[in-house]
Amino acid sequence: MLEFYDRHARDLPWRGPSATPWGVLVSEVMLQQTPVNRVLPVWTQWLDRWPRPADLAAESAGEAIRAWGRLGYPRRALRLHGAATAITAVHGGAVPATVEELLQLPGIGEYTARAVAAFAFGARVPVVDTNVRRVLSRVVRGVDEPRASATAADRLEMSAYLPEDPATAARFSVAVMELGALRCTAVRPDCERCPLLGRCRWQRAGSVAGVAKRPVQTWHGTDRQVRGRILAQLRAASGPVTELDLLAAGPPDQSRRCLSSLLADGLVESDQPGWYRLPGAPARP
DNA sequence: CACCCGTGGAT
DNA sequence: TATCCAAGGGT
Repeated sequence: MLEFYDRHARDLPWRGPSATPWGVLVSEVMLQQTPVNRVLPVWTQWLDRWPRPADLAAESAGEAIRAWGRLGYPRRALRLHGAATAITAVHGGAVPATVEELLQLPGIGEYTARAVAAFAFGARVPVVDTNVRRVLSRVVRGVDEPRASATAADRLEMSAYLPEDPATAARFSVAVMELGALRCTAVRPDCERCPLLGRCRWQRAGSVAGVAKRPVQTWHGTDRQVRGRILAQLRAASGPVTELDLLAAGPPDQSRRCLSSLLADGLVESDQPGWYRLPGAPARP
């Protein structure tokens, strides 16, 4: 795995010695459910504008949401701003190094806490994401049916494979993730060029494709779509937007419901009755 | 555990 | 065109 990583890993800016813990943390949050190629330009601009947590904490949350662009799941931007604020207030501006402390930050869960601890600080902790789950399922269990979400059992299983040296263990973890991203992919895996081909239980079992996953929520007409339209309007506007404009995002009842939920989530604020803006944005002249 | 939360490219 | 999928987290 280490040789595979040395020879085939992608050259990503948040990897390597020049990346700061803050840069690693930002990358991990952006990469939650979002492809690498879409994250790359936003990550670069983000770190250029806010090179330290305190730089982001000094801005309004609305600026973070606007800079988030079209990465999706904009609550991540709000939470990343919250994490920067907590890092500044509680940790003196330095990203904490332990899983326990990282888990206290908003938007940092079981996966991201370990990813930051391992990749930014060289901690010897198991890092289990969707790629690792898929590799474990196929190579170790011999079936194409990864568990729906990472469990403590998955982390315990990965712990058994971690090299003793912490820095090497971290490199092993990112190597498994890279294998899942480049070879052991969900669709059309490239088994012919997989370094684990000779020891893969799934391969020996005939590479039987897993059963269809549970149906995903339909997209057209959902609240997520309408919320996305409302937020897109607010991102594009330099100042407040009228309720009338925002409610054009969908059917009246649904639009009102979505606007309310966005307010409840803290992604939108009401400037004055009938006017809305991203949180903390400059008031309407 | 079930459900919700965006976006856009690939097939 | 419809479906799947991409380094999950919070409630």
